[in-house]
Amino acid sequence: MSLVAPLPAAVHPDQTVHPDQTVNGAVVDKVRRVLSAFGPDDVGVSLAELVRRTGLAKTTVHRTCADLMAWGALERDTAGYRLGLKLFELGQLVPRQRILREAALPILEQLLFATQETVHCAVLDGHEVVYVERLSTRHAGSAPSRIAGRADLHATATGKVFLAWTPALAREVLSGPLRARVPRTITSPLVLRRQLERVHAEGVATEYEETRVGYLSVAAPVFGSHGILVGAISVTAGVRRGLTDRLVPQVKAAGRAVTVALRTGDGRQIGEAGEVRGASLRMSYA
Amino acid sequence: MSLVAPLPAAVHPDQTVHPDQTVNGAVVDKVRRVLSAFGPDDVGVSLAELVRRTGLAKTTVHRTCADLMAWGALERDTAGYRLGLKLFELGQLVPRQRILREAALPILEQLLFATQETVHCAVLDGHEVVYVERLSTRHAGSAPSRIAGRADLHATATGKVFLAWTPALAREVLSGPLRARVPRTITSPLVLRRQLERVHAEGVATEYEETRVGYLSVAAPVFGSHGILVGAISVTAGVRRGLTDRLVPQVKAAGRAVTVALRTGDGRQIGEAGEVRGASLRMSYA
DNA sequence: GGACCGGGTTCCGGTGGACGGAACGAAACT
DNA sequence: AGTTTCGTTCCGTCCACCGGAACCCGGTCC
Repeated sequence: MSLVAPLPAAVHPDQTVHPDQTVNGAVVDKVRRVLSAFGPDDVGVSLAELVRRTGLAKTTVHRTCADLMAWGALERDTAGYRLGLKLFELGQLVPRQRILREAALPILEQLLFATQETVHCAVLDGHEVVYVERLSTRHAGSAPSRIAGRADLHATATGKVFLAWTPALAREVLSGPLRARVPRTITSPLVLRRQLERVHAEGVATEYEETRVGYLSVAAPVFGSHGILVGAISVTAGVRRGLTDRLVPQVKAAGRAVTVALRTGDGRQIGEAGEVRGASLRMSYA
Repeated sequence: MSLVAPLPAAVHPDQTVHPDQTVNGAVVDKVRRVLSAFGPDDVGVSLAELVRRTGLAKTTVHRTCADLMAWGALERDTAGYRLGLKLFELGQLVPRQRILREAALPILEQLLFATQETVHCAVLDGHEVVYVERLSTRHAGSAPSRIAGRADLHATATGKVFLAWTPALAREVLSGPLRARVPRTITSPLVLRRQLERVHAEGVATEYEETRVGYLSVAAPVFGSHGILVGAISVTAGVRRGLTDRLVPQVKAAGRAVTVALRTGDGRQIGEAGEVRGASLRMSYA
């Protein structure tokens, strides 16, 4: 049986239905469909709208929503249904994001302060990166990514990190089609493969207008207690001369700092390279 | 009929048992039980352990977990089951937390920088506050609260805010028992009621060693676009002479700033009172 | 006014799938 | 070797999910 997700499943459609084939238990599949019907900008969704989005019978949606409300996974007011706080609480318990986030946050804040650009940390899920945290100054502007958003592996600096340190994954992705999001996105498996070798050798990945026109980013790996890759951190900024070269050492150092913080169970991490020190965050820069 | 848990059995080794009610759909209830069986520190839970915590039949848990894994709500490795990234993604979409958090974050960062103490923002759920965000300097230390943690209304400054602006809620809580978490927690309905009137009049709530010995906090309300209370922000710090008086104006101003930010659809908010300005966060303090 | 429409809710009979006891394979102790 | 614990599969019973139909309520159009 394939444990690989069948398909991203087209979330938050405006009109489309999920013709997804369900290998699930019938009932949890209905729960999944209902919850997945909510998009990032929905604040109140009517029952009828949910019926449309899920493709389920009206009665079924009605009953399922009632059950979910009794649990707190769904809430309701005059505007319609919305996702409930219980889901937020559950989401905060998810180990993959929690562990990385807790260890990375102080260092990300320093990185933000030092670079004044948008910083991320992300984990791998399937064939995509999922952004776990995102900090930015107000004027850094035009967010390329939501906080729990997803992005392609081959078109982001963060994604290249995962590819470079996970040969099996790289094999899979390289054998598939590399969709071009923007003109400069790398679509050649050969070019990408060579670049991944460099990334692995140099300990840092870069991307120049390959994700979004006018922006570049630099990413570094974060390793867990057993030396396995658990995530990546990155800085994204508008393109400027020599900016990548300036960012590379900072991001590399920050990545190492997070790795150390993970080992020492969060808490006080001493910047091994010196550029980024983990004492009292921005105090040292004042 | 009575399949509603003959006996929930013991849950959570260290934590309390689910005080669960619910005449849910049978299956949704099982999903709920399984997911709720994970605690804040669990990283890998075995099937047998889940059986123990949920009180469900082994086969049922096995099947339910398989369904949840196919969805991504659960993951698994050699260590056992853990909550999956899909739940994190869902949780980030929850409107109540997302809207407040996005508007409050920049102001919370300024508040953190200005006070160098732990700052929170929180929303109301049932008869408890739920912390939506928490920022702190490293040395502020000893976190009194997790990021999605819950706390009593009558024993926290944040909670007093919700009570002071929600008469119906105050009536309910005041008519019930006021559990004393620490010696100074207010347990007298009369004392609390008078205090809530002052809170409402002054636009700010305080708490002095009523939540945790050695700590005080100050909280201010945040109002949504229709003038309804949507959340609160607060600062928590170790007790010091005159600290409360210093914090009060800052927290009040920050609360107003978040309210304004909510109205103007996040983005650029101009501190109406002047103390807290929302330009480029810490730049102005450098 | 009446007809119509689109949302939300309740009712109820048929049936598909959830349920869980039992048995099996595989490790980890003793 | 025996014993315990964990994970998995199988299968007959039966019940709770399913969804069509009908109903209620507010709008809107003619």
